[in-house]
Amino acid sequence: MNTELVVITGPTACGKTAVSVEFAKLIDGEIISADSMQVYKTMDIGTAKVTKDETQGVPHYLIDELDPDEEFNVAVFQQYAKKYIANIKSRGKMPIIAGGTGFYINAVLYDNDFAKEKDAENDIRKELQEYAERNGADALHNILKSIDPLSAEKIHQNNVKKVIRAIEFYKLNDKPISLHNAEEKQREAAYNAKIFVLDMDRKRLYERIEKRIDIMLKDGLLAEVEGLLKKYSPALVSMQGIGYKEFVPYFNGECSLEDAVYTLKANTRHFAKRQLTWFRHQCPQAIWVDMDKFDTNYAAKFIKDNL
RNA sequence: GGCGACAUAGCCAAGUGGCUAAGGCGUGGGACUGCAACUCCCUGAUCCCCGGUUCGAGUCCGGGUGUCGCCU
Repeated sequence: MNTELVVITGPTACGKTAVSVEFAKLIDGEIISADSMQVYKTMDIGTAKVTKDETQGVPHYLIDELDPDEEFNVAVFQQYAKKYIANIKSRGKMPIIAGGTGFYINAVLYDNDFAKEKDAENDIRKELQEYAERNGADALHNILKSIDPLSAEKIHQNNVKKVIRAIEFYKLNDKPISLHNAEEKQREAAYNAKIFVLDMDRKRLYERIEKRIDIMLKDGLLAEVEGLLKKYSPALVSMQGIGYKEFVPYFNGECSLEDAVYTLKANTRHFAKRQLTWFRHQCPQAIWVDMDKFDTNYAAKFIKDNL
């Protein structure tokens, strides 16, 4: 057993937090959160962030590290995560990545290259966005077709955001993103890692999701969102998080609270489903943990036994 | 018991005689390499049942069943 990094992931509300803490205690590990929203301070209830009590003294990183108006993305995550992994290892402890953002997890597992792009916080995106609005998604897609036919074939024309990214990449790097992606896919694993995906019966997972949201509401989710909206623009990436964006129309008097909660539950269910799709196809080496059969303690032991 | 309305996919719902029955939601599947809790794609019915009119019926007529409303 020469595992040097353990990943514990799975759909939202499947019990990742509890299992990862339990597992960390078992092997003297420290946890790096792979969650695009829990990094933000003051966004606690809606992100189902680990509470101080729940950490049981296990160190957690990438939680509460940024303000809601700071930018966080794969590249930033990767940088931080690599740093923390090295640090934890240097102290003889086991680094554990726990969280549900599969895209981020793979970025550190394969050490994908994001550095080439300078932060040319250019106007390219804005320009292309406007171009699409004015001339239609298909016109934008045609631009991509002319510079990178492979990507054009792969990215649906309605997926304006991804089409823009592909064009932007080409302009910034003078190289088609399809080529870049193909190269990145060839990468060897950067760590000797074991990845565990927690899963459970779909119906049960959905019940847990809805129940958890009801509890969030009792715990004061509304007040949390209202407070954040007073300080921050709803356009921020952080405010696009599930559990926050759904209440914007409610506070604007555009929908009832009941409607907002209904949408929130639906969005969370969809999110969980998307996560599962990702893990199924993007993490072929994953070991799946059936949480219908295991409780928290047993799951932690199971993970330990499978290192 | 009487009168009236309605009966289209899991739910909501267009359609009023004629191409292989809109759409929305949910569900399920999928994509994904600097916004990823993002963004996007795919996914279903012979129209309550029986009979009739018609070249042709979800769409008209009759009967049955069911639901809702009103009345006694």
